[in-house]
Amino acid sequence: MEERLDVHNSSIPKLCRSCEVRHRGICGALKPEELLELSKYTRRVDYPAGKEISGDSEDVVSYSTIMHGVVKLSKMLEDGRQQVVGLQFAPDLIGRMFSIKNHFTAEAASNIQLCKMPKAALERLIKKNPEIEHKLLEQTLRELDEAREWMVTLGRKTAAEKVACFLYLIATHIDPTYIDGNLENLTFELPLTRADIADFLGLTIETVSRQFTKLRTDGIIEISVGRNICVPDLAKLKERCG
Amino acid sequence: MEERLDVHNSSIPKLCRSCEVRHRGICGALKPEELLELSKYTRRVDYPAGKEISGDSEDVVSYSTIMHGVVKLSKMLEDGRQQVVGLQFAPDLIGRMFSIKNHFTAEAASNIQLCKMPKAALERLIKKNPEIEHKLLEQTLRELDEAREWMVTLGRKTAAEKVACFLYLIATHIDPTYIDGNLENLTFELPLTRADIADFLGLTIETVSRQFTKLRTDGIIEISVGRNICVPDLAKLKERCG
DNA sequence: CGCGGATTTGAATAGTATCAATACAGGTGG
DNA sequence: CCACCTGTATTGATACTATTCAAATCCGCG
Repeated sequence: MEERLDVHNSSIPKLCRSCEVRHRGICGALKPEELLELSKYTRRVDYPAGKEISGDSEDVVSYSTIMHGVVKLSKMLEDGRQQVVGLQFAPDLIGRMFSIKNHFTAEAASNIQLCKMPKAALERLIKKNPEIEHKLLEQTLRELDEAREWMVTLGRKTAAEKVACFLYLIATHIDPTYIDGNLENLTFELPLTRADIADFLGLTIETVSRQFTKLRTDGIIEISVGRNICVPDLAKLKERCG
Repeated sequence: MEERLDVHNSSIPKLCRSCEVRHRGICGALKPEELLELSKYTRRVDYPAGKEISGDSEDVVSYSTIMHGVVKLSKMLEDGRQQVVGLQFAPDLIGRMFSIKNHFTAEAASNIQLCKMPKAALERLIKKNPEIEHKLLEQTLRELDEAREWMVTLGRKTAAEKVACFLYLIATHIDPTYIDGNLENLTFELPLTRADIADFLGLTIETVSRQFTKLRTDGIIEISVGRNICVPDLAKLKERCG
């Protein structure tokens, strides 16, 4: 299998050959010649934590595949109240397909790298290869499931449960030491500030902080310097999710 | 335009010819022969308010286009807490595409009629005509936008704002007298019980009831017998949405 | 070392939930 | 036709959770 792929490597663009997410993201649906075509227009871009990628109501000018790091989608009310409506991880595609304007603000939550392509380049490719649209539909359906799952957390869970849910989400999404059923001694760095976490959970930073403290004194998590978290027993954390 | 369509009507299945939502739902993407093919397997089904259409974690066996009425998607926690994660109106397609199992419970909120088709029938058609998948992607993206928009309401709005948002949502989605910019004297019947509304807003029925009373005494809405609501000035209601 | 942003902790308050009682509407049967 | 019953909605009194406001602590960094 690996070898067969290697046979064709000469036709895979140089930039893509080293791409870690190529087979999992939308590029996995591309034929070598399509990948070559698309790669003419793509470029890797780094964003430091906190930098805005695209603003609410701004025109959609490009799409990006997340190479690594966490992207935060949010929406702000006129009076400044803010809600994070989604977190995205590699290899998700960001940018609202088929819409002139964005409906949310996208921002780098951690330091990230994107593989950015012009809006027109991807849309042209989609018209030619419906397989891409299928991949996009599957990602969108998954995001919709996740959004609805999160609505349960926002609408019906207590502050303690919300914070546990959040930690569980992060633990199972970004940690390199987490593989499927591994439940012990997960360690990771939180990709979000307390303010971001509060905006994701519909709480205040004070409440989030208090719940972190409670989880620590209860022995569910260990907090070392900064945002480093250790979860000795993931099952115990899960129990707290309500 | 109308006449040109009529020319081809002979090839349009009898059941579909009278279908009000045909051009707006997924069927709008079908060629006459595909519509004929699909219509062999579809049937109209009525559900009374409150009846379950499909249960959480049950196998997906069919898809349905909503003909009329409101469908409620919800999820329940082990201890009985419930959250409504979406409302769907004609001509939405319900049923989780490409998944063995449902991730949510679907239930008739009002009396509804569905146009039901077996899972395999639609999936076969999708393989042949990618245009359908495009329609589905557009609906899914729209639902995702709406879900995220609602997350702002759930996470960051007060009880008063939540109830106003809900009424605004219903007023702009089900009322036949509402056309685009029409802002005056909208009347409609609430398709949900107070319990459903509470579960949609992440509140209790008592809080919902109190906020209804407040909106009534403030002159924003009029409540006649049962669930009949009149909104004299939609703009005033919108102001209350935060 | 000292500054500024991020986080934690504390005390008082506000907003919702909870519990309990009452009112209302629609349907049933005498 | 009315009394009754049931499910639904409203109203009231109290409890509790999370917010608000305020202050202290921690951390990285020039």
